[in-house]
Amino acid sequence: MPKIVDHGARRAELARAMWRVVYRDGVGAATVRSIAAEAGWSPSALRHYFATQTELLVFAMEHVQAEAAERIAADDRTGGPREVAQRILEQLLPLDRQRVREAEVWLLLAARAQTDPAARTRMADADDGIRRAAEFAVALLTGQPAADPEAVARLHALLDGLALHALLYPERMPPARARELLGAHLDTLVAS
Amino acid sequence: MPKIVDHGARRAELARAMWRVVYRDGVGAATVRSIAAEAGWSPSALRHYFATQTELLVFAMEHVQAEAAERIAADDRTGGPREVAQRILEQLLPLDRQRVREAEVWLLLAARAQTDPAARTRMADADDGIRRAAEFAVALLTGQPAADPEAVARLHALLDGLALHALLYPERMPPARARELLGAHLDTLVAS
DNA sequence: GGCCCGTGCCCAAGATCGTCGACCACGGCG
DNA sequence: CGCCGTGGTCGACGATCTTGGGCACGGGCC
Repeated sequence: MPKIVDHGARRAELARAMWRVVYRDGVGAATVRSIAAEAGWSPSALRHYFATQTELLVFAMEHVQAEAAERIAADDRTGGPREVAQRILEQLLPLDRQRVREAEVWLLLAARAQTDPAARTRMADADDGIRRAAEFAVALLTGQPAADPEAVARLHALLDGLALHALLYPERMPPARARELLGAHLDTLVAS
Repeated sequence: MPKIVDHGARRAELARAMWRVVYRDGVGAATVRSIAAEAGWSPSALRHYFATQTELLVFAMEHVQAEAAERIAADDRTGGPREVAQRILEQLLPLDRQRVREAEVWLLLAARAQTDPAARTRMADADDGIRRAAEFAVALLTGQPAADPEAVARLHALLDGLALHALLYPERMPPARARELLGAHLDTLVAS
């Protein structure tokens, strides 16, 4: 077996090239050809590591999700439950330019999930991660070991709704307003 | 000026053809060619009435938004504020197959709004309609003439989040659960 | 009644995209 | 040293939206 290439490393390299394109030119420029050019390969070379474009998008999203999970895990949990919960959940909102770009890819995958099973399963997995964060926050705020499923689901829907609004209508939902609304909702949880 | 054609009527006819395709085959089948075939025209004929595909999608979405507004206006407002608010807001959720299909188009336009200005302005207008409904519900439930903007924005985000979850994860967020979660949120509004 | 010309419509082509098949090069293994 | 599988490129295919050129029809004007 000649020309042994570390597929994992090559896939990560291609994912990095994709994010460079997305950060620079937006999600609309994330074509197979442009990403291949960014990475210095021919478009066909990508097929050795990602059979389809959706696979590349999915892999790249897994990477940023892992980063978000790492940011959350790295939180030092200082301050009251209210502050900790807010800091953690804010990691899941597109509050800066980079995370806006990432949310754009998230929205693209959401639209693609209508027809593409690979995108669908990936979205479901990301959904799990957000739900777990919401569970953690609800349990933390209410002081209960088992979070109320209804409160979790409502917080989860609010989070995705805020993310969607911040993405689609940034002038109506600037980062400060998204933070403020999230905080208001958390206040209702701690009060109950 | 020969061959006088009612452009408004022709546009409505094409929009109906698009919805037939979407209802039958899903949003993925809503190509210019398939819609033209459904309407019995050549793809080029569509350009006389819609310059781009996005224009057709936008026009078709305007139609279903007007229908939703009509359903809301036609509500007889019987029952307590809690029941009225729930009935009205449920009109904005994809709780049956037809509205799921419509929400699929909504999601497609949302993704397209990232790069297409026409889709962007259309989404902003639809956003206004939902916000007004949320305002109405909050004012009705709290008994205040002026709805608390923060409560409105939170309800608005929750609504779009529920719609997104019902669309992407129908097994996790079936219609009954979406109704239930909406109701739980409305309860918190009436209590305050 | 007959001729213009503008509207409506189609055909074909252009541009871009994702995907695929055929082909070449290299290099580890027998 | 030769085989063959892996890595890589090129070109093409099919689908898509969009566009330009051209044809036909028919209402308005003389």
